[in-house]
Amino acid sequence: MDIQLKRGLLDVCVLAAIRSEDSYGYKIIKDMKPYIELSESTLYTILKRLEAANMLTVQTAEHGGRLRKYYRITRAGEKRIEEFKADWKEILSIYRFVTKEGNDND
Amino acid sequence: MDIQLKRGLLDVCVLAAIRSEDSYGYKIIKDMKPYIELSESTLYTILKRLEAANMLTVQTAEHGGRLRKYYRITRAGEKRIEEFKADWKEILSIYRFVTKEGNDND
DNA sequence: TGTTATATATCGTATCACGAGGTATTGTTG
DNA sequence: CAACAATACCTCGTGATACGATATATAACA
Repeated sequence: MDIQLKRGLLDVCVLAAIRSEDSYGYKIIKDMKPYIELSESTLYTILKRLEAANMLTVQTAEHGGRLRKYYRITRAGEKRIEEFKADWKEILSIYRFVTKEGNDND
Repeated sequence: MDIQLKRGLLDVCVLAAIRSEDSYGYKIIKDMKPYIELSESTLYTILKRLEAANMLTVQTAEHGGRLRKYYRITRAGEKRIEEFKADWKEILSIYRFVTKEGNDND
């Protein structure tokens, strides 16, 4: 997928990945993989950004001797998803504009 | 609309705006306005980029004493639109991922 | 004269995905 | 044990890019 297109989808995808259940970095990447791929450096950058924007909270937990940082979505994060849904109407309008067989003079 | 989301749509929107008929900067902005808004500085940056990528060609013409640069889409530009259509399938998949498991109606 | 519309262009800034690289532990295999 | 993969986190530099601010110039109009 076009990298610029990804930019507008990644944040909201990460939020969706932790929406139903708290999750951690490594797992988020795996869960998102069928839909959209991203590198670790990208994901951790996004998580930091979303935390700074209060769209998720984090708590560290130990699991099998390894450290895990569990992320939980906040109300602001859920609102971000709602905003994406609102944007979706515009995206559909743009899609129709781009895909319509332009011939008539409008 | 979210600015990051715009990033992935603007290029292809500009191409769509000149697809059916050659057009120029000022008119492109107006034609796109119902679907997506962009500033002049953004548009001219995009036109330069698309020209450098051979997705459009340009020819200058005078109109009522004022200079106009008419842009015409190339085969590469049309291919770019086709690539967007291909990306669309992934976008839909992501949309479903983001909006699913919301038991609440909306 | 002054203002708005038309029409193009450049520059600096902020944002952001990603590759490259780093740290550390657990599990597995020869 | 040694070697390596998998798990799990993090930082830094770079390139891409939307946009506000700014500049230039003509036409239309009050």
